[in-house]
Amino acid sequence: MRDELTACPVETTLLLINNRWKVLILRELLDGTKRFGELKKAIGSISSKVLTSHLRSMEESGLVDREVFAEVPPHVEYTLTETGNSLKPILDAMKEWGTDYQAKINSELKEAKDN
Amino acid sequence: MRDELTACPVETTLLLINNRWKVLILRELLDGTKRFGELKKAIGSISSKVLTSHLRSMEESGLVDREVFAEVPPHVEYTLTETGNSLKPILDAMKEWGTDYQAKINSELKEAKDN
DNA sequence: CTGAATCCTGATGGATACTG
DNA sequence: CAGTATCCATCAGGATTCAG
Repeated sequence: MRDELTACPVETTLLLINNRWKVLILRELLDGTKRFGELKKAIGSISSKVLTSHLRSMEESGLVDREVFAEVPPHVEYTLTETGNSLKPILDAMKEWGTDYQAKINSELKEAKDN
Repeated sequence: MRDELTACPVETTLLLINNRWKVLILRELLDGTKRFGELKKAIGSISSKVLTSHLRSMEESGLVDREVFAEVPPHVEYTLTETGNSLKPILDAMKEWGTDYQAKINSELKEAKDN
């Protein structure tokens, strides 16, 4: 996993969304702009540190915009960029496939139980 | 990453292909049945151990079929199952997105250089 | 040829405490 | 509120060696 140059576009995509947390963040933000705290609460089991680091990484990749409001207490909003939003079809495809897959697994489990 | 129960289908999908190696294996096998050695050679920088473990995992997930020929020297073939093949649209979507993304990055780099 | 067994490493993520 | 700073445990993955 040492490549800066990822020849294959599939790998490039994977580098940006191969992570569970990134996908969860993506899913939340596809829903619209959210604040740091909202993200943390929505995702639930993520620590501040990890959330921050992934948001930073996604910002660097150009998927997410970070807007800081000069207020006390602090107020920071995260929004998907156009590039980030363009990942939606992939997420949707994954959702659809995952749904089918789960259904398949469940029916297999049921069959096994019936025998 | 402690969930056995992944409520979200997107996460389910991610569990199966969130890995660089798995995707590379997938890509090779989308091309048709391959032997262990062929996979190893095609992927290049993967160790036997890692290749084996991912193939096993994908077999368990029902993405890959493993066929052993009772010969000396050993001969083992790996083939995508129907379920495995059904991931192709996702891979394609990722490939397309990655291509666009790379193009975008490159054009940005070029702009930066022009200034 | 197709692995299995070991050992080792860095990186990732979780827990916790602290701050402007 | 939105992080940063530390420390620690885990684990995937690489190198190497051996085996049926």
